[in-house]
Amino acid sequence: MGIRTRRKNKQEAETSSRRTQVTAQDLMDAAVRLLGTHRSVSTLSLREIAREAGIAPNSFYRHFRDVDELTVALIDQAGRALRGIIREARQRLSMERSAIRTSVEAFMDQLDADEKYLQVLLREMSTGSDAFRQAVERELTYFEDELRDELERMEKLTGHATFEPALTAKAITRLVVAMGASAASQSVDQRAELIDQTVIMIRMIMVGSQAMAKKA
Amino acid sequence: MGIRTRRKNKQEAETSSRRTQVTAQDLMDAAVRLLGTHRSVSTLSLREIAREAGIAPNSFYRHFRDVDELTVALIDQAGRALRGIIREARQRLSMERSAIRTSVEAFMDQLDADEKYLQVLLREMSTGSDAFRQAVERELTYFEDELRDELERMEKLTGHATFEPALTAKAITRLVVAMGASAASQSVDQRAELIDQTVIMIRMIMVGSQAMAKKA
DNA sequence: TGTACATCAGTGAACGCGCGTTCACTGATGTAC
DNA sequence: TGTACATCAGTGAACGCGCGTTCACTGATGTAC
Repeated sequence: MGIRTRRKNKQEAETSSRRTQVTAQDLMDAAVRLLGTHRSVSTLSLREIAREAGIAPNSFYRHFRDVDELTVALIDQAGRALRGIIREARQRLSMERSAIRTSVEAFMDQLDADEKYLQVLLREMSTGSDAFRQAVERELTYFEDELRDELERMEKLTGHATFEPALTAKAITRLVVAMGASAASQSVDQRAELIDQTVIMIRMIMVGSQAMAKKA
Repeated sequence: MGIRTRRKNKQEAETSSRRTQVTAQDLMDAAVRLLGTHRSVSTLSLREIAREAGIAPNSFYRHFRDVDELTVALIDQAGRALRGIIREARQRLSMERSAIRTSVEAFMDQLDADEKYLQVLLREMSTGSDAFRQAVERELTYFEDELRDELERMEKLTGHATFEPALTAKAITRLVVAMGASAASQSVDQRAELIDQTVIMIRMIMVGSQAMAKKA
């Protein structure tokens, strides 16, 4: 009992210090582990998270006021991951062809990343509290803005005009997110097909957008 | 106490019989009322639903084995509503122009219907149990199949070929659902703009699909 | 028409459980002298 | 270099609460005779 058995639920000792030092990040990781593929944060109990992290329930309060505060931190990380995808996509964009496929693959890869924050974001989008959903909406808007900038840049480079770039960016973003949510519960094989489908869908949107720009 | 006060939580007496007769449907309605715009079914307690319906907790078992069974029934109703939208859209389709707008409006109107089953479906899509998500996926597939049939019918009528009708139907369905989920939490004004956006997005997909059919 | 009876949607009390939160505490680490 | 002390991430025990579920029950309705 006591300090010795506290590590029971943890896979490894992570610091060389004598005391168990559980960080806020450790608690967030524990929460994500518990969420798995389809629970939403509101179904997690404080005691459950503490148990998974290997600390006593009341120790949770050293790091967060309550589970809601932890959730906000999770969404924040998800947004950062999302923006990382765009940034990475841009770099690859200038180097090779098939920017669409590369970007979609980057997005889907994030679903399997060690920290599954993207999945958290996808779920809180529909069931979170008002505050959570506003946070998610904000992150998606960032994503859309960056994509719109990218579309406008391409427009100048290639000469292909885009019809309503902001709307085109929004359509693509929402579609990718929807397909990502659907991919989250699938095997790698099924996901490969889903990526192919998503790439074609995006192409439809872009071709359509360019065709409508010519007519208008 | 007893039979007299049991109606406390119910807005109205609904049968002329002397006994309070709460139906399975009454329980489902109570659950939907409690869900509001953004709770998911898994956060509802049996006692909470019974309370809202105006019966004792144990009376719940007369109608459903547990809350999961009630949820399946809810998703079933949502699917029926979804298919109703398609059917209605088809009828209007033969009579007037702007089939896309009419269909999108019909879909969005369902969000506000007295029985908000569509909202339930949108939420269980991302956070429900495996069984729930399979049920939702099945309903969406029905929707996509009907839409694909419709696209193929239009193809013959108008002579405009569609590139990969099944994929086009899927893209449109997923996009509409995503926009609908986003619309669920918005005011009527905001929703009007969202409908406009959705209509243009669908047009992009269809124009793109037709353009790609010509090239292929 | 009356009486006896089966049905079955409802009842309240009770159970054990996991929950969030509060309390006074402990004891290793780092710092001041 | 040693000693005293503040800090603060951790502790276990306890609380009241709402939960799902089980129990033996009640009493209006509809039916058989």
